Amino acid sequence: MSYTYEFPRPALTVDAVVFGLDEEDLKVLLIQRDIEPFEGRWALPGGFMHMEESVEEAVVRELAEETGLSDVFLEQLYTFGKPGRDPRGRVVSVAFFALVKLSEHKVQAATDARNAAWFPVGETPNLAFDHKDILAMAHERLRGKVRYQPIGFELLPDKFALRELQHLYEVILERPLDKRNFRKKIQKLDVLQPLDEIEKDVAHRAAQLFRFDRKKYQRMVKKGVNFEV
Amino acid sequence: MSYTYEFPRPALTVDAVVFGLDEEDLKVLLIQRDIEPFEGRWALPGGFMHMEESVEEAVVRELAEETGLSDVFLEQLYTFGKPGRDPRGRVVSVAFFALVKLSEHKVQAATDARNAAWFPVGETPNLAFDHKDILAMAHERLRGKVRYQPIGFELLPDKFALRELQHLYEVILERPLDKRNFRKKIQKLDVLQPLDEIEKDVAHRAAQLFRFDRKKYQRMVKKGVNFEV
DNA sequence: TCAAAAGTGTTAAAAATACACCCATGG
DNA sequence: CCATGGGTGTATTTTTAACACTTTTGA
Repeated sequence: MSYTYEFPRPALTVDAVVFGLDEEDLKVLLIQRDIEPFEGRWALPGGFMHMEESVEEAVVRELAEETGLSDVFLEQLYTFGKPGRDPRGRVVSVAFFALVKLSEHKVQAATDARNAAWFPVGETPNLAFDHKDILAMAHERLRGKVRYQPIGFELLPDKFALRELQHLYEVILERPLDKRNFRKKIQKLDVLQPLDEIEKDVAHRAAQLFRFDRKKYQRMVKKGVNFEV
Repeated sequence: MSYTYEFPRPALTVDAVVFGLDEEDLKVLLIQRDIEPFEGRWALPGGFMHMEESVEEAVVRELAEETGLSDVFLEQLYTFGKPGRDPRGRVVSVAFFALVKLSEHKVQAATDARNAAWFPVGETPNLAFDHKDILAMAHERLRGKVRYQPIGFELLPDKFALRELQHLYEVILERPLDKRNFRKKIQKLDVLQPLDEIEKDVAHRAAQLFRFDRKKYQRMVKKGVNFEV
């Protein structure tokens, strides 16, 4: 079967830059290609769009197929469409950036048929296509966005200690933050719900655990308050 | 002649939300469709991508063809790809937002074969396709962006008075600004070059004219200073 | 008893805001 | 001579930044 059109059409793909955070640093999820072009090279997960799905649905499907991930935070990043970016011909790709709670997804990424692995952002191998540019833009966007939208919570477990939250910001913003000032600011935002629970199995005093309170945040946004760290 | 592919492909279009500013308010450039679907309806300028051009080149070409505009500030906005957004079939559109110096382009927009006109944002007619959504997102983006990037200058003539600049911010942010505080802030940013020239033909004291100094701004950005109004 | 992180306030500096009058110009 | 906007400074409040010690806990 084949499909015929009056005018030529580029192929449409989606790609996802999936970020995760662990104790050390910010990681990005890559898959190793098993077919040409760029066979054996590492690349962003992604693939061709189907006709009956939206771009968002396409990237959700590809993520599930290639990496086993589901239920991730997704946001459209940019559409890359320079002629020549794919050796197979004209391919336009809609790129997304995604954030996952690494702690709750550790296993899945490696269980798929394809080789998938987390790499520290900034220590990635040579990437296929223009995926290096896509990654760079996504990283930049994350850095910018985290400062005025609480998307960082998407990278943390549901219950977390303030230390973990501060560490998140330090890793993403690439600078140290003052503990007391950070806590003051976060508390004043009033988007954290303290839980009746403290850390377990830590080799030091156990910290109070918090949960991000989406409802409070939504109300805050409506009132026009703006989040800044 | 026709083109055949193994898998079906959506058509790819580009659309542009072109903003301009005049003495009263913020305007958006629309064209009246002369063919089905939505014949007679107003729509964003745009059209099908060609195979040998990048997405950016496509939107530049379409703008020139449909509205006579050239040399405008362009930035990618979002890619709209929900099935059903175009009655002709599956069409994915890469939307851009554009800023033009209305004062220097007033005539051209109306000279084209198609009917093109500036509408106050917020007083637009019923738009074709999902162009209402695209316009809303572009407007939102403009409001957000103008606060930390000096893209507003793209809407003003090369030489302008501080009153005009303040008016620009007031129109876009939809709130009044204090004259003295505004001037203090702008002057401290040090991106305005005072000219040896004052306004002409105004029915009041003529104001000092300024020019936006791109070089100073670039240097400022590199040093990591951030623009905020 | 040591190591590691939790938790907690104050002070100084900088930035943001509120606010009013005289001046120059053209009609 | 009037209407219109140009141009200018100060005082107050708010926000940000710098900074250190005691407590808790598990190993």
